[in-house]
Amino acid sequence: MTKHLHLIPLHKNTKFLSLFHTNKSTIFTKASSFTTTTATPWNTHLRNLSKHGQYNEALILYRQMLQSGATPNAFTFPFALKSSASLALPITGKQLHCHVIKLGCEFEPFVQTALISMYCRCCTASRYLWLGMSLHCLNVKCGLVNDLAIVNCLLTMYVRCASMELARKLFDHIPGKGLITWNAMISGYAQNGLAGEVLELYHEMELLQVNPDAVTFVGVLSACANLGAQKIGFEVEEKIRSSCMRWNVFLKNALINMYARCGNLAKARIIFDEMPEKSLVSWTAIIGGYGIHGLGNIAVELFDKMIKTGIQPDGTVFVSVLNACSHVGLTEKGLNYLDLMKREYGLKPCSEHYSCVVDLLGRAGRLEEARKLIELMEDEPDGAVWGALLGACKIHKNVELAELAFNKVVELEPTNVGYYVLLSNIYTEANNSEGILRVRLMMRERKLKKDPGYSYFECKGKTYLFVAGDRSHPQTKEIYKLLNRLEDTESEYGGASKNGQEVINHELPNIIGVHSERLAIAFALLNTEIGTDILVIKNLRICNDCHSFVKRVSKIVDRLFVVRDVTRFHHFRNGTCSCNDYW
DNA sequence: TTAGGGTTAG
Repeated sequence: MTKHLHLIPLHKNTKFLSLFHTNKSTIFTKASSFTTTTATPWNTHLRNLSKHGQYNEALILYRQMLQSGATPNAFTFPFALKSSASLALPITGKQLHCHVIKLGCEFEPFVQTALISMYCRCCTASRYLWLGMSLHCLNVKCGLVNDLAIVNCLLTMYVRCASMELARKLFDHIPGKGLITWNAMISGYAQNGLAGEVLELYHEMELLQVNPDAVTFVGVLSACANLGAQKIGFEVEEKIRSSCMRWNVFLKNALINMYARCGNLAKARIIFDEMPEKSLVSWTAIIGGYGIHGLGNIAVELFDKMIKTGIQPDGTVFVSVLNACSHVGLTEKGLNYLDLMKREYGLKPCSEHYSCVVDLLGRAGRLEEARKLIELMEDEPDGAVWGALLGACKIHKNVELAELAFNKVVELEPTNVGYYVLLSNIYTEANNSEGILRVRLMMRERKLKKDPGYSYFECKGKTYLFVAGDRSHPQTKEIYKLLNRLEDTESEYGGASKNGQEVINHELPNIIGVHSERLAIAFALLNTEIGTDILVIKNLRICNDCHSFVKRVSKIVDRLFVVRDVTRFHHFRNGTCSCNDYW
């Protein structure tokens, strides 16, 4: 069902009736006090409402403006259009566009930026890129592209359509880039998961002595969170503190998220606790942080506290709490949350929620229930949902159901190599060589190759990256020596591997090596000080073999602390363990 | 008076 706020057609000049109320701030005079039919006071009012995020009220005011007989002008539409975009009301946006055309304001730069922004916010999917590109062409034809605001807006349009190459091309061709241009590109990279590019651009900005502002730092902190680059994040925090910049909720939330994702939950919690006014995003960031670090009980506790505080949850925070439940085995609690979100808050669970719940049931071994839940889904399940079931089949060695989930998932995501690797590993554990060959053949026919996975460890401000069997690090000798020692000791605990070498698949020659995780762990042990550093190994979303290795090593090395199911120490592409690189 | 911002799994 598409939502929209019905706007009175322009020709209807009905008697003015004020419905406008606000108790938010005294800056808003009551709309009912307007007896004028000139647009200016209405515009000022609209601008204030839009500036304070009161978009619904802004649209009501716009309707009242029409009813009063005032004629909107080029300064009215930007705020009305922004409101419809922020509320994701495309039909209202289209009605406003009609008004714009009727009043001949279409080619006013202010209106044009708002129109582009409105369309690309309401059609954010890449399939609407053509619409954005035609708007771009229109602006070129009308000679409006010399206006920096218009170009910035077009840049954001490409970003929202996830068309980063086109965005960068446009960015590189903008002659007098302003801070907003830089920010649009930096935020765009951050929003599209291109964290490395964010840091590169930020560095370039520093070299060109362009002064960053809060928006820049938000994008950079988000990138640090994704990379696990706590050191850079800390430097950004210091820079903000030493500057005269005022902290705002966006910055604090970005900081909480950065520390939480980097594993520094204590710091994240301090910032969160000290926030006088926490937004829903603040709660989501801290709950998500505890969740991914395997501290689901605290995540759940915080979620319940948030509800008691009177904060209205949204779909995103439910994803975080469901994920927290699944990682810590709070199956019933998670199922209750799914029910709560539908029943109490009228939120429709989407694919992300279902993939969490399938994961939740799957980890608990309730595979049949998970399958039934997928069948009951209102919308078509996406790859992530079937992928979660496939992952659960791997844990519980259910080949039959794995084949069903795999067939579904490759139909939806035929080029996602991770799923092929997962099924092949399920076949390997079941000694089903026919199955393994079948998957390999399928991959060869489809020309699919797995990207190498890697693990990294941040040490003294530098990030060290390892791929499987890596011998490029200057400390290689010491690393392998330590690994040998660890694994020799490990075998006393019943470990399977010997001498730092591991044969993953006996059928294939020359695919022997050491997993990247092991290299990173050995490197970390060599380069951190006993007594001062505790190594926290996070992310055991790795194969059973690597999982047991980490567990065994943690028994031997007292400063190795293992946390279940966390993501920041190791970084995997396609969500698979890098040991699959021996393919 | 227009353009840029934080949170979501595997």
